Amino acid sequence: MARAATTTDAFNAVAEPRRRQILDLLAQGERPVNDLVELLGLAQPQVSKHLRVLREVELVQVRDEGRQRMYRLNPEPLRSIHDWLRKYEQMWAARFDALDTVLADLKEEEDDE
Amino acid sequence: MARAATTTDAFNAVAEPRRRQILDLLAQGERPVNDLVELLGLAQPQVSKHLRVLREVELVQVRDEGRQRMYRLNPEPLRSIHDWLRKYEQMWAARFDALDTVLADLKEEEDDE
DNA sequence: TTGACACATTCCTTTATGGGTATATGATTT
DNA sequence: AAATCATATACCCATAAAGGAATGTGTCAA
Repeated sequence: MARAATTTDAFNAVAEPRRRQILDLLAQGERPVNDLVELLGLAQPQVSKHLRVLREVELVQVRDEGRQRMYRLNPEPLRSIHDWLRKYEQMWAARFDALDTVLADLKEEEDDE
Repeated sequence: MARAATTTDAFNAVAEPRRRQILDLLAQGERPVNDLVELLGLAQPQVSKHLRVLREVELVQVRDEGRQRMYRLNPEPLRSIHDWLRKYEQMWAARFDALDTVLADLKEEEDDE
């Protein structure tokens, strides 16, 4: 089997730095493709392809405006990532010694049995 | 060029659901490989390979204990993901998006007529 | 209608993935 | 020393990525 498609979910879509950049730009407001092309310094087809991925996982939405296509951010799918991360938030704030202590305690409990 | 290596950063490493599962399991405490093999229902080589990726991006650390290798979580690299997400946290809570979406939809309907 | 513009899609190439299977390495027990 | 256990690595396969280049599609202007 190969790696999961980039369009599988937000996790995969966002693993590509260029696509993160695009989202960052769209976070400031709606933009047509050519704007993104210039701002990213990428070729237009690559931008369109990245946008396709982002569309498929619904991280962006499009709206036709004349011959332009206005892309806007839809942050909702990012929530799934955030939700997964939530259980780790505490941990990196805690000192490692603290983690060690916790783990040591767990081990002692096991050994007592 | 091909897709970025899974070992490039936490974003790429964590895009694979199996690796997320492994981290979730290790969040509960240190574990030897065979534990993970059983819990995941995967073949041992695949687990070892996933662990290799996680090691390379420093999401896990290893410790030798007899003939076992105890893996433990190191949540630190997840922080970069969380940091990137932070600027979006506000957004999916806000109602503006919903309103904007509605307005955009209305506009498209108009255009269709 | 023709041409220019904005964007999307297709084809090509290189590279890496993840699972399967077999085998290597290293520590422990007998 | 040999057998065994725990884990890592190597090899094969099918798949798909991302960038480059070329071309297709739809819209507006002259």
